[in-house]
Amino acid sequence: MATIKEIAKKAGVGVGTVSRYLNDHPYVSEDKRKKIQNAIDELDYTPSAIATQLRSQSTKNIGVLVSRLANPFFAELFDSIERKLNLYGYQVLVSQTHDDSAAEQRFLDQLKNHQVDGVILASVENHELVRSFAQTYPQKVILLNEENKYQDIQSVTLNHYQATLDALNYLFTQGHHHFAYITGGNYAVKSHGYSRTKAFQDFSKQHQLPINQDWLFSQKHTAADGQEVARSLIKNSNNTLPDAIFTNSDEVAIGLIDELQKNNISVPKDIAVIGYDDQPFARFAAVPLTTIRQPINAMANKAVNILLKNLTGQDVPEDITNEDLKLKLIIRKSA
Amino acid sequence: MATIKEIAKKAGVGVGTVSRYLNDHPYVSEDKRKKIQNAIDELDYTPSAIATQLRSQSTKNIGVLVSRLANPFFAELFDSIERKLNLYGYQVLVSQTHDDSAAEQRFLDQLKNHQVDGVILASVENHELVRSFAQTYPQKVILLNEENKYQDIQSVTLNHYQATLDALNYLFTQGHHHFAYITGGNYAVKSHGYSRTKAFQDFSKQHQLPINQDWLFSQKHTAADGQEVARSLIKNSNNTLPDAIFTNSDEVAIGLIDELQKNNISVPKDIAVIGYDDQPFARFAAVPLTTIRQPINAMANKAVNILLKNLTGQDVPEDITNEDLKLKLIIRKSA
DNA sequence: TTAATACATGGAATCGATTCCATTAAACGA
DNA sequence: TCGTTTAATGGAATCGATTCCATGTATTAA
Repeated sequence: MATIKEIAKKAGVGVGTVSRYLNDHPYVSEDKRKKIQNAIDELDYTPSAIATQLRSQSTKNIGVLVSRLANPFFAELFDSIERKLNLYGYQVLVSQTHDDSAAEQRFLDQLKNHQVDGVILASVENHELVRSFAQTYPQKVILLNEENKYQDIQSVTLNHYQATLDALNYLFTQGHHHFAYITGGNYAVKSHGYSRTKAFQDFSKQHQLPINQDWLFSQKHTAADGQEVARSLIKNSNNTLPDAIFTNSDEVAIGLIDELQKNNISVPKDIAVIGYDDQPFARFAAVPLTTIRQPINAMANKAVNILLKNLTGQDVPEDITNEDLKLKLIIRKSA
Repeated sequence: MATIKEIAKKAGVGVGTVSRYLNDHPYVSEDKRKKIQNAIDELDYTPSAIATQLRSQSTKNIGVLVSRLANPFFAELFDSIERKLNLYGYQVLVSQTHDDSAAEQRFLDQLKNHQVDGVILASVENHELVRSFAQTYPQKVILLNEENKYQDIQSVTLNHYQATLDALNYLFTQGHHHFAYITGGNYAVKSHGYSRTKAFQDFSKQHQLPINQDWLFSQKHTAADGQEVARSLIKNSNNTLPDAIFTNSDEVAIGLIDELQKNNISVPKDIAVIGYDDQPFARFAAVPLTTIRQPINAMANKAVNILLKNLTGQDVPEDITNEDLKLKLIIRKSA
């Protein structure tokens, strides 16, 4: 593989001149430009990105962390982030945690060892760990859709509390008073998705609805998890089932509904189900999902805007308004 | 950020000794080991991956190229690839082409500029381009599920020809003789998915089924594309519709079925539809999809095995058999 | 004519790790 | 006792680009 030295030699110039040519610096004569370009063409030369990164102390790489890319919500989110960052000449490195905080640690270590210039965390396992990184690299860590109780990390946050309240109110006015609640985090501990859980708790208290511990589910992510919830509900029912289920994800909702129907429980007639995300398949499900739509593209752009502004110091056109970041209840058939 | 020099100074040893310690080389006295570890702890030192990569001429990064990560098939494929590569200490960089060969070019350039040690291409746009890279880096380029007419690139290939034939035969024995055919590539040109197309053509010829040009669709990927196909079919129908549709993707099939049903065309009664991939959602669709399952995990592992063997020179346990790589027709309700 | 700019260029120093080479000290064998 | 391994170690050279510094030439101003 050719190096800049070989190009310099072949073109009969110094390495400095080649570098200047490559980086569009002024003061390279027309004569040498041609010679250099010829040498580059002949040797099929491409500068080593690694060497450039070492010298310039910047990689033009951004890390993106999600829990699971097979979740269509995260896949779309990644897509939006990548499109936007590519526009600015950045490359994206995604990693998945699969709920494993060791994977999160490895991911964040990329900040330390300079493999990435910054990170967007769309999923966090160990809040203390993330916080310590955010303190060491305040400009380089952006939280996306994840809350941080100290509020000292730059974040893009949506009003999940209000959206959850809205959905619950919708169910309530439709006459549902017996709720089951599913979260991807941990119901008992303040964790991922806590503001949704808080909304559920506040709502229940406000309307004096008792919370049935058997109808609370934590750490559910996939359609298979949803099916499992349905089975558990049925098994422990003693002839009482909830009349509405609030889920944390369309994937879970879809599995849940499927299993419910298989047991001759009709959705939405017997039980109403609300999804979350409005994933692409939500509308095509056996029972099209009533769900809360997340404004993926706006979220992605906003996070990228903040990060880019931090990194380059330049103003990035602020094209996302608060209005764009609103969550929205989409009413279909499942509730 | 601390460097190896600072560690050496703080520990009162030479940089060579620190490096030897870091890389578990012999001949570092217990005494110095402790001093070095102390210095590392105190300064919170992590070696710069970039510097290591430059010196060692290897990045431990593997690039994976797909057309669109929001396609659940590719998302799962990426997941399998990442899991396996992580096991061996490699990091994965995904990129999406979105059918744009310039993106493919940029992706492949990462081989030239040493950002990745190898690539797995699960999607190719410009075959000539890929071929030229594969010739320059024969050990570093693996094709996954993509055919290469010269057969001179290392690949993991499944028998899509046979699987398509099987599905078509299934439809035929069910009494369907009027086929529409959808591909993600280009029907007219040998391109992505050609062996499926070839199977369709051979099958039609063999059974003397005329091919209706209005029932051939190219470059379809999403559910929206599927809906569009349905509309086009209905619009140009003159009261004749196909009685079976072979699609290239469950996503397309789902959109197609949805739009068909909206127009009071029943699936499978009026028209049978066959999907492809057996994506997670296929079984939960309004009409559960009859589809061809791709053995994602086996495909991913096989590709990684080949690449790792090339790169490390060592034998990687060959855990994937040809049996594992079989495509399988999954019969549900849509056909 | 001379001083001050602007234009061009080569090459050493640098980024931060790894590795090879030279050197020394200790251990061993005879 | 001396020659030979084995164990430890420091530090220069290296990977391949960028940038700063020194130097030289051409152009412009006064």
